[in-house]
Amino acid sequence: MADVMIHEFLLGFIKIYILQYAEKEPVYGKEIHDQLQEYGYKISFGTLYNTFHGFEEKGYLIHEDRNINGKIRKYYTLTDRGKEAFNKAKEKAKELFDALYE
Amino acid sequence: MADVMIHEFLLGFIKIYILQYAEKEPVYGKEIHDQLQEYGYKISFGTLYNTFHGFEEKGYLIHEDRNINGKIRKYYTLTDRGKEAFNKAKEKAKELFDALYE
DNA sequence: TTCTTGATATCAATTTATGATATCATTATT
DNA sequence: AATAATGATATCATAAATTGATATCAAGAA
Repeated sequence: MADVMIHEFLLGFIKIYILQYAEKEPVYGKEIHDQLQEYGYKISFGTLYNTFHGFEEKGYLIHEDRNINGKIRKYYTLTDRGKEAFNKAKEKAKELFDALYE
Repeated sequence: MADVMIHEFLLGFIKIYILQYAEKEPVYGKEIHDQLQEYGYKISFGTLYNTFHGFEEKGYLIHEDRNINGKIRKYYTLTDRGKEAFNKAKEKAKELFDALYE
């Protein structure tokens, strides 16, 4: 059941979390995938990379290629525009969250 | 932009909120639709009623018909199974939420 | 009976998610 | 200088979820 719930309830939240991560420090796809998995959240690579691309198209993220041990990684960083979107999402999420715990 | 963000980030959260509402007191579709709209969250009737039906199929909600001013309303109430799902979702959401505000 | 009203249901079209597979860029191996 | 190996990203056909306009419903009023 836990799996189903992620799809149904938590995917949007995971996306906010991606923005937040990218605010703290540059993040790449595989890293966040594995990290989320470790904590019991599943997001497919298809959805994940598509999410990164979508965020970049919307101007929320930009990436730079880094060569790590001879492998290319795309490190994504939050833009100002992304920060704005993130803050709004966070705020709205908090509203709903507070309603949940009031 | 606010609209887009609801779709992208908050829809799952709204679904948790529906469960929570149904725990406090019986809720019907139009009511929660209008209430959410008032607070700036939009969910289409298609998605909303489909969500109610899905939750009922999964055994999270049951409904009873009530005649209010000559109009039928379907009041949905949280079941024990639904309570279980709600608590898990809430817990997972809190984890992610705390990560957002840590 | 027919109209109105508040609400729920439907469904074709669109959008989003999945995950298996392909591809990429670099280093190591032969 | 090919070729294999590796870690990561990209693709894309299929599947699932969302939309919203429209249809339907049930009951009271005209």
